[in-house]
Amino acid sequence: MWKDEKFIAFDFETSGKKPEYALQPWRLAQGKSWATSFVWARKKPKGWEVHGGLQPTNAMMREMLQTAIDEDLTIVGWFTIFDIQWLIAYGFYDMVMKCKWLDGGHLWRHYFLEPEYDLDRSKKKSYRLKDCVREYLPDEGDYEEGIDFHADSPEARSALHKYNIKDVKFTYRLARHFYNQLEPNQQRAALLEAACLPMVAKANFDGMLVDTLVAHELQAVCDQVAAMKLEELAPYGMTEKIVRSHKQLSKLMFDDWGLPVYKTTTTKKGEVNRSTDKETLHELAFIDKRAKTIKEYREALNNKTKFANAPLISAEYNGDGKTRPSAIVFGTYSGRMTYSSKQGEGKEERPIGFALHQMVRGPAYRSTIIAPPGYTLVEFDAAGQEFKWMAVACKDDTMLELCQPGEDAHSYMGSRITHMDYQDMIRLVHEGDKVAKAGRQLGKVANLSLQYRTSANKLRITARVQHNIPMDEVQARFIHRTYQQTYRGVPQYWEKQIAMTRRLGYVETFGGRRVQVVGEWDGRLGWSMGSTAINYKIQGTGADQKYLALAVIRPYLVQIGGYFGWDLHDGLYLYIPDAKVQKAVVEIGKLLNNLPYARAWGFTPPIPMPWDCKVGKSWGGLKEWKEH
DNA sequence: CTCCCTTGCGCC
DNA sequence: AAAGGGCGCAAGGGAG
Repeated sequence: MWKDEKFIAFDFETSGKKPEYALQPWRLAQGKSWATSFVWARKKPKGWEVHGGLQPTNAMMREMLQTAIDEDLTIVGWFTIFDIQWLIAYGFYDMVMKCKWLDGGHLWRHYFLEPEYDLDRSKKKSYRLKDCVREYLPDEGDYEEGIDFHADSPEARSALHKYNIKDVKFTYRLARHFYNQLEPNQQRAALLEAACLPMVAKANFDGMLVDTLVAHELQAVCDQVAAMKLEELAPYGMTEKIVRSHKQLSKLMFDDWGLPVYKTTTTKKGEVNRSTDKETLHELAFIDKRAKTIKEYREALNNKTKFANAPLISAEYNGDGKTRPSAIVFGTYSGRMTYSSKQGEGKEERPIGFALHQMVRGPAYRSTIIAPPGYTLVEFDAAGQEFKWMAVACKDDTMLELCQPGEDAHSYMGSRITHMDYQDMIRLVHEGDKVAKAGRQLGKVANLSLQYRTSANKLRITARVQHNIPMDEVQARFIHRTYQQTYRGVPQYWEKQIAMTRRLGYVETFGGRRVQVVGEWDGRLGWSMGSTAINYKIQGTGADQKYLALAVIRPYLVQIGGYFGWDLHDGLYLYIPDAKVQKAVVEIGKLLNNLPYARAWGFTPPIPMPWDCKVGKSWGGLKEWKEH
């Protein structure tokens, strides 16, 4: 239970030379943004004790942090990462890392969480403090009405400060409410997750360094590829405008060129569109080579915008050569982080980062992101994460065995598909045998694609389009069947998981994180609900595992002066001081390979959960780290 | 002109 | 009858 003597709440109000700078704490150093009001408060038996003030001073902030450290208090905010960034901007990083933090908005999500199945309900639920007050404290009304965050008059400032105090009190009350509503294991999951808040705040604050030379070269390469592809297609009437528009492109391909329609989609309004997607172009390429060129042309244009232009534009906009994809903890209902490349909406949109979690694989694109001087980029990747958690969840003997050291699950699956001996395949793959390698590749695609309820047809499309493996319906059905016969526990898990979720009304991860799944199981959304029941346990546990990892390595990172850089679902990226890399890689590896699952979750996985490590100076230049 | 919808696509 | 899931972003096109 929540003890009032162990928690305080806080909040900043901010402004800047432009209104949007109020949301950009890194501009404090440029003199372009600043805090206008700061409040922290605690609840005493007799009533509120409120601290802080207008034009906040460092002394006010230090007082809060020192109090929290001395009295071992947890500091609560609402989307706290933003406010922690201001403390870091004012020079309090060291103290920030000594404190415990909690987030009211996240607690609300932990309490309330339900997935978004219904495509008609396109508006996502907003978890802003204002929305929460409206929902849970309706008597308070629209307390933000008439507040001007940027006005200078004494009246406006005084109103702002009063508003700031209200924000803090609401944050405190609502956080306490939701915390107390959570089951003990949910509380534990929420607290573990919260350990990452100051690390993520620091990452958002610092941003990522862009190698502008490499990024400019990448732009040139994209331009070159696009020009080459256009040159091939221009004689047939192609233009950049056409390839960027599926409507115009379908007209060109199907009406003018007379290519056969491969598949269609129907919009809500009942309009029929002839698809021009990647699958269509891949299949049409077998009868007309121009289809492949179109695919490559479109790719070059899209990738340039998102991954060559965006880092450069944001680094320029931010004013310090750093791009700032903005990490959102608990951004997905499964608990994974998401990243946003922009701040604001509509015409208020500011280009602060790029779509980090969509960044093209491979060095050409990823080399644009580099470690700051004096630091090395280190990646830890939870090896085979989803396969392993599925093995744990479904308890299939074969899968569990394949998770033991020295085994190779993809070769095993490949050997089943190609009727080869497992050990022979491992040996031949090791010797570089082409046939064996192709077999293993098939096994890998099967292992990765069929863990959830993918159809044989979907497997065929994935194999053909994503992996360029020729596969027909017969073969796809055979592999589909072979998978389910190899891992009999998997389809059994699907059924069991759905039955349990129907009974309980929620799904739980191994870490204690929950999502509600209620609705008409036999209705229109029944299939989606079943998929949530199946997938959430696996993906959500992956998220739990990563938050646990961050919580565990946090003290060590502080000790050696390293930082959390960013997250990519099953991968953690860290900045480590050059001189400490050799030792740190070993030490962090030890911590990660021995995470205290039992103590943290009350559950011990029956198989090892190893992490792979890569090291380098740029994201694109990471190399496997090997002990010597 | 802005806003919203649709299609398409990248990552895990 | 058939159906992996989770995201965020670019871009065109239509509505207002």
